[in-house]
Amino acid sequence: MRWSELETEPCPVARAMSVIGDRWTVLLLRDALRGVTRFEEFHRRLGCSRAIVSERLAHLVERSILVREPYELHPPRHDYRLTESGRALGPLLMTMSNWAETWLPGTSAYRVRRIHKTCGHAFQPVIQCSECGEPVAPGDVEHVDPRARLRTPAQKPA
Amino acid sequence: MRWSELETEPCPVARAMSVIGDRWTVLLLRDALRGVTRFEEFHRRLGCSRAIVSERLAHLVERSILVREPYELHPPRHDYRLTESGRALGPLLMTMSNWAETWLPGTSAYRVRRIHKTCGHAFQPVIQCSECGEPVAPGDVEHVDPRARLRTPAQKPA
DNA sequence: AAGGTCAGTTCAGAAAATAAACTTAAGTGA
DNA sequence: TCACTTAAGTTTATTTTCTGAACTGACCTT
Repeated sequence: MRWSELETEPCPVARAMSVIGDRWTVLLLRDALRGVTRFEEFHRRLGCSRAIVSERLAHLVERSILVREPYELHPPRHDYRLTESGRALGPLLMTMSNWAETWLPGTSAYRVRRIHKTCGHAFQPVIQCSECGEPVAPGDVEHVDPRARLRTPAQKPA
Repeated sequence: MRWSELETEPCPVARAMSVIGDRWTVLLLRDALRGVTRFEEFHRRLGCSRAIVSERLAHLVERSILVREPYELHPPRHDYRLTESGRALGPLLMTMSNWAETWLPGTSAYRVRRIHKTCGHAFQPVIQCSECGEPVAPGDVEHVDPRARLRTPAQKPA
């Protein structure tokens, strides 16, 4: 199966991966969320080839995560700005960063401090249940796969 | 820059990507979090080559996201179980799924229902501030990069 | 006019991914 | 006993993608 074929999968995780399922894409988004908008700056921060930066930016523009807007006409220059759906990836990146800080060794030296503007404190993102408002621990979740009844081995047709 | 070199980056997002920065790895984790433990089942669900499944499972075992445990001796058979740090990726996958369901077209038909066991309701994950307990909207976060003072253009030394 | 910046494109070689076949060890059924 | 199936991989040949480095072109600074 090809990367591009993931787009047609019904599972939302697979579809998310078709958009952000690439290390360089995620690092681009990380920098975009920290305010980077220019090609050279993305390239400098990522340290990968210019071709990759160019290709991945185009990919994100195509998927409406970024928009490419001119900021200068002579010579033509553009910057890459997050759309609403792009900004909505902020909590995802935060959660990812938080996981790495908690579970991977060697991240303690580099802690991006996140300030919650409305309360003014440095904070950690906590996953909360939309229904009861309590924090959700990893073991507290049960998945009900909509396709499960079609193929769970436990199921025995009469 | 190579993928393996990301591991030595100080940024937690980059380090997280060195572990889970691959579409197949994330899909493996998705299925592991839904209870899959066997090679053949992972392969069947992912639809990618067996070599990839084999390599990615080994990668996750090496990084202590999964453990490989024998469940049968003749012939030797193993299953792959999530460690604590692996289970801790649940909220990340949930957040990713939720983003796709909200922002990508075509995911509405397939909605994995998540039940919060402690309250019994189907729920959406909401990112909450660890300090004030309020939900964090994408625009509510300010990043303070620990390296920022070394290179922010806005900064003017007296 | 030489050098620098910005935003890319092009290219050849290296690395990785792919599908399909093969392996090993056992169990199933006729 | 022979053929088929399950499980968990490995191997192989081909295709695709990535990489670093050079190149382009329009402008700006000194």
